[in-house]
Amino acid sequence: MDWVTLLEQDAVVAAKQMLGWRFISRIDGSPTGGIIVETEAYRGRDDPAAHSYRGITPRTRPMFMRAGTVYVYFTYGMHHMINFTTGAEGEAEAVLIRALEPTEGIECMARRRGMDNLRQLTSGPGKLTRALGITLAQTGTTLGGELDLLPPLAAPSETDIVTTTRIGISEGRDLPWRFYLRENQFVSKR
DNA sequence: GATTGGATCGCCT
DNA sequence: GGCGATCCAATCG
Repeated sequence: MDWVTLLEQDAVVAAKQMLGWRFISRIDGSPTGGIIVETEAYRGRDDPAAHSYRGITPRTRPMFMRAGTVYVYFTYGMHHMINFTTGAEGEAEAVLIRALEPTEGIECMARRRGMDNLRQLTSGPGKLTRALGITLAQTGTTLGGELDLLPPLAAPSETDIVTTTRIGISEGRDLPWRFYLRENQFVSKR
């Protein structure tokens, strides 16, 4: 399966199936990245927690573009968050990448993070964007270039996947749209 | 034009 | 477990 097929699905389906895929950045030359171990789905019209819920704005425009578009936003005055648009164009759904298991360019990521504890390198949405060099410069771009998504080397089994509620939101807090790999040391929070 | 609060993290206690 | 950092974008007047 390629990322187009993965991401043209509903955000909830894509978020779950994205576990095990590898996310690679080539920003500033040397590749950095790892295995996706935690995701959250954000839908458009029926999800009050989604940035696209209240319609199109200059910030949220990438969410309304075709599947595989990168949506980056800045929050808490210091953190970048990265999402990939899913579903049909205009549905404005996306998957937030919340944690990676580091595999590629670990030294480079440690340098960007200013620390070398492997477990803390990319175990959170703000941490991983910093480790991979992602900023608002990447919002609106398409996968397959500087940022890329590669199929799993070994797909996780159904029993390895934990389904739970999303973190840090108020409206829509009961929806079971967060997914992570059971027992994985790089998940942001159990 | 000003205000307000956010899909967080790391350090301090 | 609590809080400060730090700034953008949405909302309101």
